[in-house]
Amino acid sequence: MAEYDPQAIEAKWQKSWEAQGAFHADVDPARPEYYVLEMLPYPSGTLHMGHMRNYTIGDAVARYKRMRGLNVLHPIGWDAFGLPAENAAIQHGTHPRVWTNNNIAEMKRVCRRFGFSYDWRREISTCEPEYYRWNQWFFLRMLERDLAYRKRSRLNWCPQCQTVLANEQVVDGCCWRHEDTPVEAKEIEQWFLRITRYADALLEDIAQLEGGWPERVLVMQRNWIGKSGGARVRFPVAGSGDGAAVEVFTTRIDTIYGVTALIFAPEHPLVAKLVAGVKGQAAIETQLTRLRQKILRPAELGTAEKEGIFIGRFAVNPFSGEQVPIWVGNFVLMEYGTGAVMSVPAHDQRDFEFAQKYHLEKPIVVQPAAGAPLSAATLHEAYTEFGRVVDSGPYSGLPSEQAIERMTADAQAKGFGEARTIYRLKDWGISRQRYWGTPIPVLYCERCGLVPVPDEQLPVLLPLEVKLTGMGQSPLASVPEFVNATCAKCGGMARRETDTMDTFVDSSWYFYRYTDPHNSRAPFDREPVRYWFPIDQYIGGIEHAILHLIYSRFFCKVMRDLGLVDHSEPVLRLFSQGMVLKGGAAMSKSRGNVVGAIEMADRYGCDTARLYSLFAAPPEKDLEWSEQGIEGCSRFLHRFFRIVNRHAERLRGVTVGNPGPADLASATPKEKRLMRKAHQTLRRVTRDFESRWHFNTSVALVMELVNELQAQEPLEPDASPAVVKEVFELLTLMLAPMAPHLAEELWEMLGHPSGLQTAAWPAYQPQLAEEEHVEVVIQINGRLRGKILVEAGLSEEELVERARADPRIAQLTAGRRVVKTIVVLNKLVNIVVG
RNA sequence: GCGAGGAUGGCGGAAUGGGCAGACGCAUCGGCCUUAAAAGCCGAAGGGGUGAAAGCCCCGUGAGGGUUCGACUCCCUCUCCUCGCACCA
Repeated sequence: MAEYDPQAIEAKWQKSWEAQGAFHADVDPARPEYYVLEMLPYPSGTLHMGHMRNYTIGDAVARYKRMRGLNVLHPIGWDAFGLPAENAAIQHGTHPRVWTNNNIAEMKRVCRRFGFSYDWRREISTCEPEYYRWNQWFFLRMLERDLAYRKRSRLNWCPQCQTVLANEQVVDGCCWRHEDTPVEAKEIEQWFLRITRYADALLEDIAQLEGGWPERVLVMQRNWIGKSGGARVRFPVAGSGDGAAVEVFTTRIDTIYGVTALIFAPEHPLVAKLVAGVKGQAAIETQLTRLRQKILRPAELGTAEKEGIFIGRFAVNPFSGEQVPIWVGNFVLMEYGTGAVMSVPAHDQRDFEFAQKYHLEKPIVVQPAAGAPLSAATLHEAYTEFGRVVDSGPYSGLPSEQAIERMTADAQAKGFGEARTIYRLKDWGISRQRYWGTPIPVLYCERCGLVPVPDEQLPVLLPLEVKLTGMGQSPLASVPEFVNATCAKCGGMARRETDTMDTFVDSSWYFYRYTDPHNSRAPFDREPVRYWFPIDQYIGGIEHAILHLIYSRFFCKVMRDLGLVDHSEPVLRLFSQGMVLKGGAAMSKSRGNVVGAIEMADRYGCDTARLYSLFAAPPEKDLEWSEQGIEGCSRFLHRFFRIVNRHAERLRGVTVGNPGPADLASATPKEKRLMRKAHQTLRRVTRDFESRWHFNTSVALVMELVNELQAQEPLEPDASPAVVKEVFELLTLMLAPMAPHLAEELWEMLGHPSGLQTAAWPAYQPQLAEEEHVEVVIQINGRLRGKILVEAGLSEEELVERARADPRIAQLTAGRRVVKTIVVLNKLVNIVVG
């Protein structure tokens, strides 16, 4: 072959790998395993270089680990259920299944074109009954354990579409399809998974992930779980005979003597009861109605005006006995805490502002531990720090921490409060009024009520004949053959649940299925999971930092408690790769800045596209795609091919021994230079793969070595064929994880008939990397003043002597007093003069 | 406001158990090859000063200070950027 022809080479080796089953991995207890996985892709149809970068990183690691002798599991599959398929179906009249399968076919083609080393026997697609039946199975197990339950709850509703929207479809408080139509809250009965039961476990086990996961992901998860410790306190309503009380949650019970109001969320059920019979009831109710329309949506929190109204009732502060007015405020969240708060203007900034607006008092009950005491008259913002409690009856004088402890204990002893921990994390609403998802396997029987579908009736098949309008009720509700069913208990008439599951359920456990993808008796067997799990390296975008990555942690813990797995965390190490940008923005069809994967493979070859993905930036950083940049990588691979090609013929029969220090002693200067440089490169590239994952520097190092080879041309006659071949082989092996097709080709050209699949990552030999001579920098007062080339390993004294002997240094130091001399062996001499 | 990360040539980025700042690549310029171009190959190049040139000197890693013989690297203060969280009681 005369020139590097990526298209031909890539097709040739892909065929060969396929025929060999080169990337098939099976359980083998005798061998150590390595499970590397890229996040389950959604088959949207197009694959651009943003996707390919992700897979290239995973593939480089998979191939490297294989060369290190590990049994590597590297699977792929498709997150095949979901809304885009349904929308495409409505728009184009294609069935979601057809649309999805076409996309999968196309994406497979691209993945194969890039030669990713997947074990295709393990491919899964979540929209197939063989897969989603296990979603249903898990759901039933959760139902048995009260981890799945039904509840009315507020959802996002678009009045134009006449349908419920997922949170992801709400953009700035409006429907994604009707940007001027604010989403309304609508109460709907739906299914939840009780992830909050695992809130503490999810939080505590983050400690296990420390070091293996990016810190920012852990921070996001901690925030999301939002644990907060405090107390619940009941304020009895004044003049109510029935023992009614306003219950609040507070993290600062130490400020309770400073309470000036209790404020309810507008939709709190107690409000109507309390308003009944008060003076001016009609006027208050009118105001309440108005206020309820101003319940703040998440997008408005923080910016919108806070409003409140006094409802004409008082409650009694159980600590001080004082009467406290009861208000309703549009900023109090029904979903958090108890749906009511105690307002302490002096020690909470929000309460402070509320008190300003409505002219409430701001009694100070905590003073700073040091410094000038605060006075209510001059307070211009809330004092929210801990300090010393004052004007608080028997607690006066205590530090906040102690006051919190004692007041909580006393509240408990006297029966009007107790310590409480609450979480921001809410249960996971999984019902979707959509077609293209897993049917929720329950029946509603007139006689028996809610009846789970028995295991032996799984899967509850998603009917393929269905009319999709994108409007109103769940599409499945309009399929009588689906809806009408027989009660599994009494045999009578029953209605099937017509909602489908959130697709995040599918992706919460898929990586277990890869270990046993064709199991028809269970989601997976214990043995393969025990061998392969936990995942050694998971790779994906930061956008899943909380959703997918918290759901799958939750699933893992449920599976552990079901006795299915014996670990608590599914993923040991998480890597979050940067985006690929074009023109400073993420690639998207609508922006028209997509760099197609196939297009790049056709123009340059996939090895070049891969190499550039690894070279242009460290993998965790965003990468700006540059046409000239990828050309540079193309030039490099061509150059490397040519140089090997020039010598391959002659080298084919040459045997490379296992060169050692002895060989170096008898080597020519050119040979020494090449061997040293090659082993120095190997040392650093190995380090990059083992720890830092800075593939950009690995590529740079390989380029440097090729430049060195080129600089040494002609290689003959001063370098023996064995040495040249050794260097070529090292280069080829180092390049193999990054540009695998070219590496295979060169490996073959160098006379290896068995292919790279059986080749091992070369062992770095420190002796071969050692330099005989080193350049030592000479500084005077820390400033560079000269360089000398000396034998490696000179002592401090010798180095100083050589440095002072340098004519220029001698001249510069002549007549000056040497205060001291600092020596870094093999590197530097710094002469400090007075 | 809280939290995490970041700021290095014209550009992407190298170099941190403190020790030659700018590896590698892109773009640029010059040369070789060619009738010419492309490709390829060789070479130059942070900014400024001085010099015919080799060279030499000064400045330089967001800003200011500190520690040190020596700071992109460590410490303090500040500015800006990116991301996440945020009436969370």
